[in-house]
Amino acid sequence: MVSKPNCARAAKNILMYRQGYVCVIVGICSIEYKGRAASYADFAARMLIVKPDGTLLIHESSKREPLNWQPPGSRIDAFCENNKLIVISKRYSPPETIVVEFNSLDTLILCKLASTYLRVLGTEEDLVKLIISNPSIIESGAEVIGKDIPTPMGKVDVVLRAKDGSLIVIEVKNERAGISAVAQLKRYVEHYGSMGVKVQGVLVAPSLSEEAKRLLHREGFKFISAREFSKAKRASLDMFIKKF
Amino acid sequence: MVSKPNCARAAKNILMYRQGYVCVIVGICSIEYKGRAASYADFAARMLIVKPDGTLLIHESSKREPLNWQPPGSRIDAFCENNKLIVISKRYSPPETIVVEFNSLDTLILCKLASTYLRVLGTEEDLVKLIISNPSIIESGAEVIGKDIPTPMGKVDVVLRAKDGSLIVIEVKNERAGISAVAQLKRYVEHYGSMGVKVQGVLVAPSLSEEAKRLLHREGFKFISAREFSKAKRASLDMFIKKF
DNA sequence: AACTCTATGTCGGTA
DNA sequence: TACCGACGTAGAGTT
Repeated sequence: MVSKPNCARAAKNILMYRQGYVCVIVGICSIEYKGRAASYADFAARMLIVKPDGTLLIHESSKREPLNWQPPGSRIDAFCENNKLIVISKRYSPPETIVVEFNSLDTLILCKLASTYLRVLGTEEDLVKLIISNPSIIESGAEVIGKDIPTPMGKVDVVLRAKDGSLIVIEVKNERAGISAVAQLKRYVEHYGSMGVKVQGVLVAPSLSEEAKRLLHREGFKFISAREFSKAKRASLDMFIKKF
Repeated sequence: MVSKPNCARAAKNILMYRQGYVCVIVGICSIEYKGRAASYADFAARMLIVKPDGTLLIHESSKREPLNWQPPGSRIDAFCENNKLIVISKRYSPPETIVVEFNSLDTLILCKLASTYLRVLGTEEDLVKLIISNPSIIESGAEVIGKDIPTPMGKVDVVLRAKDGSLIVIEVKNERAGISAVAQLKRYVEHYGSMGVKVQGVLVAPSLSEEAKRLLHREGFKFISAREFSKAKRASLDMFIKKF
């Protein structure tokens, strides 16, 4: 939705942030900020953005960073005074205030935007694929034997063979791993161990609970942070290159 | 300037960033990013901002941070393909690419914004403390006489004694100084001058109105930019003094 | 809530 | 260009 710049309407539209709307205003404004630091910016053409979560951004014509801002959770008020639009954003802990005064309005947008803030970087399946496609991440020179290999205790996520012939049994989690994950890994390792093979246990997860860490250490298993993989993913991702 | 969403026009308007325009597009888009990391965001309502310096921002309805972005200096291309708007931003060192594909356009803004990126840090009290703790910033070898010194005209923010025995009267503002600030300084200077002492006037402020600048010059006072001044914490010194 | 660590950090400085 | 430090860092995860 786009509308003509009108002080009263602008104020009303800004307050619509409470109903889930994003409001954008382009106009000439001054900005006063006090809080962790303090600043004043004289009247000039700028763009103000108000988001439903209380975020306030003021952008100029350069830089990635806003000239001034207020983080999510701030409380915003907007009203007309002498036919000027005043926008005030307050935040507590730490106490911070921004006062924006528009003496001229140019453009006004009111819209609803997505709120995914979703970053697709790696499901458990992605991690498994990544290990399969490049087992050297786990151990240099290792070869893939297979994934989702059934055993009496359940399916082993990945099994590799190390250069020295020993097996590497890998349990993959895409959430913080607890002792159950380590116990599961332990069962797999013991299963293969009982067949008279030398076996290493590796747990891949974003993080590890304290108990899991202790158990892992006691069993002599290895932990690899899933974060390391998303880094490696950069190198192996070549899916979307387009012409310029 | 606001216009109806039209694929060809949108592409053309985005490219206006090379002529100093900021372009904002609200619509439904997908985003592919590959560079230092990698991500894909499925089609959803978002806001894209392109700045004259090559900055590209994609915002959703929450968070201060953009969902995806490209820093200043990136090269942006925009065109229509199958009636869909494609925006591509490339950057070298490090190599990074963003591909945004709009399958629906909602709003389009083209505007010119200020490029001050002025940041004034420090409260007035901070500035005073800074001067007190290191008066040499104002003049090499100067000594502190006191702060908030009462006079018949009001309290003088800081008074120093220069090496040659003359007084240095300092007026500190943490906002753009107008003639009133200079006039106040003038009164203080005249007050001490009437006591038969040699007096210098110094104004510390983030900026100065044109009239204030002229008056300051006429009176032979010094102006120190508060912005430059805050840098003095680690750098030195007299170079920051500007005389008009 | 406080603390720690990461980030496509960004940005400004200097060598 | 690369390295170094500061930032109103923001934001996520852990204690």
